[in-house]
Amino acid sequence: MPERPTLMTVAHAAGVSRQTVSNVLNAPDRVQALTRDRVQSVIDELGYRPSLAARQLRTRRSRTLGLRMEPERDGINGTVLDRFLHAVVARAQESGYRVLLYVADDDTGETRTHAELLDTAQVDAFVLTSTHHGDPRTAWLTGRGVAFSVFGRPWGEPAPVHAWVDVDGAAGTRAATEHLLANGHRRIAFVGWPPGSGVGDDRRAGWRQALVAEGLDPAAHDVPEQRCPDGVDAGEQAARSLLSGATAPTALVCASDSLALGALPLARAAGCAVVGFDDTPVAAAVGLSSVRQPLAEAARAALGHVLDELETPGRPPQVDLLAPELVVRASSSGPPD
Amino acid sequence: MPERPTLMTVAHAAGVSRQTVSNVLNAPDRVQALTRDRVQSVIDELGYRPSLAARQLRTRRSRTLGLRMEPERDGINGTVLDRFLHAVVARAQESGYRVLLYVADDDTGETRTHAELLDTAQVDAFVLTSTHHGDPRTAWLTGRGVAFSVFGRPWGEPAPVHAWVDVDGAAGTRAATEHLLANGHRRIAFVGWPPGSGVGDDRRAGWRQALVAEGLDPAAHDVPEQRCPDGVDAGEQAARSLLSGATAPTALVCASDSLALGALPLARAAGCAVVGFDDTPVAAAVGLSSVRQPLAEAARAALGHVLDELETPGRPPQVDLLAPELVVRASSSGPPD
DNA sequence: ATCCGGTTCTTGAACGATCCAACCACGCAG
DNA sequence: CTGCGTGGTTGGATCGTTCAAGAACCGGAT
Repeated sequence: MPERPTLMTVAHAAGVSRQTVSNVLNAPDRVQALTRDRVQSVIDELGYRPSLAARQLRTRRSRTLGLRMEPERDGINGTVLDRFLHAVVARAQESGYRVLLYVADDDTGETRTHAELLDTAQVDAFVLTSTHHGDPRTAWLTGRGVAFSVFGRPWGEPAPVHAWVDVDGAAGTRAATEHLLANGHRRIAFVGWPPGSGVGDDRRAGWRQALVAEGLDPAAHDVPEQRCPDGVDAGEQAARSLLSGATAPTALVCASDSLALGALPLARAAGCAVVGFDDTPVAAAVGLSSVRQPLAEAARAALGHVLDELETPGRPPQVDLLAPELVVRASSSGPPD
Repeated sequence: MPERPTLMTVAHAAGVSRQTVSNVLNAPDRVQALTRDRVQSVIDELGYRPSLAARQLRTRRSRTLGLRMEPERDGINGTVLDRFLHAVVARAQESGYRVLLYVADDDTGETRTHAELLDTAQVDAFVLTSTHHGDPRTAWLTGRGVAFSVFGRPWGEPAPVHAWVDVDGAAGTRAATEHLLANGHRRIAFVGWPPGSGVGDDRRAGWRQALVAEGLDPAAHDVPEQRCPDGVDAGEQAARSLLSGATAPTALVCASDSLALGALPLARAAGCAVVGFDDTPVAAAVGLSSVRQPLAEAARAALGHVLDELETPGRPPQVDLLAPELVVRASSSGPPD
């Protein structure tokens, strides 16, 4: 079992000093081409790799990002964050960064973990998810001058200033609604979450916009909506309530795949079209039309923000709003009965 | 912005030497109670936290575990690994360990990443998932003397010797089959994967055992089976094929929720019971009976193996085989038609 | 011969923790 | 009074890297 080579080992074998070897790796232009090649070949031969611990101790940079694993919720919409996580890890790896995970029960716990990870110098920056009104985490990080980007817009007034990337939910539900209108539907209901959640209100807005643009009045009685907590059961109840009326809708736009999945059996039986949101694997499995978020692009953007900020601190925070894509499947491909 | 306190800062403020402060943290029994309390209060007051980079440089321990993020497959069964990942992170955090993620396209790529993570001293150990016949990863790690545990049995002959934890798949399908037998079913078919996958063969074995124990002959024509690749579409085709026969089965035991989900619509229409495997969120959403894997316990076990091995190297590898639990839902609660 | 600006490389000193051996005071037996 | 073991504490060395400053070299102008 050979000893792990260090800078000194390489330096000695190549007949140069430590620092020169270090320069070959970190500032190649400071070393003569001839020397550089010689050192490099010794590095390759010995299989030398710099100790990140030592480097980190000196530079105070760990080339590691912190990311929170959310407690799984209903497990359907939860897959969105898992796919985002996967994309972030892949992107980070391409740029020579690693991703360190942690779990936290709430915002306070997460901030406590942030403090610990920073104090012990384990991470350089964070990628946050699932922001909400009055989110205390972003303020804390901004106050400490930590680089971070958020997957999710800063909701609330005045909007906190920081880097973020988000998907235009309103554009998604608007596209879904326009697609249903194009298929001949006129009574298109919305199944969403109670008012107050930024994401939910945003998705509802897109549905309204499309109806108004078509000259329909969402406030009128013939274009109803249901607001309920997220979940499959809630979706089923909402569908039951909507479809039982005399002037039942012929199509449902849902704020999530969970809601849509719950509504689907009843809607199918009634010949009512359904569109979900998030394009989770389940949607593909059961033939549910859904709005797909470009998660790989979102990960790329968030990572870009963070790495740029680390490289040139103090630059104005970047923001990105990405367009989602409607995926049409059997659940919404026909005209109204 | 105050400077981060170090051991020296604390030592000076408490009127003792560096080493005493270090002992308070790492070997409290070597320090007089009075001194210990005084130092501890200074630590709390200054908010001191040891630099992990420095500690790691000296001790060659990072208190970090490596874990691979699998490329998402069909996204239904994929949630199993995500839930396992979450449980591992939570458990590790309780023990003062962190989890570092990486992605790899194949076994070779993963081994390359293992080498890099070890050479740069970023992780102490690994938790692997999804072992298969002739897996090269475990042999490599064993050869380098690296601590690791695997979620999944070592398949193949002779079985590689290392720590692992797995869920008894045969027990799961056996329980599912017995449950169907108890409900009066006699023609119970199996929908599984092609022979050769350890996990798939194991799950099939449980189904056979239960039938044989009841005096039924799985080889006879009236108890058929279908072997097909995993996926929702494949499940639907398998169900179509099975249910079209003259002596169609009254119940299906499936090797995965994906297969079960595909089979479910046709089976429902034919009054045929269905049981899936993995108890993914989708199963709960659509009322599909399924076999639940105790993922939190599996994570706890895998972590226990790894931490024990790190603490006392050379101990014989531990193994755990956990019992799954059948979750009965609407898809299998009735007697045969 | 002397000086000089510029490149190329080397040397000493950190970074912040732990390991090691020496040190000290103390009580106790010879 | 001396010698000795012991629990508690101390300073020095060390892990492997990067930063800051200085040394060696070289061609050209004075």
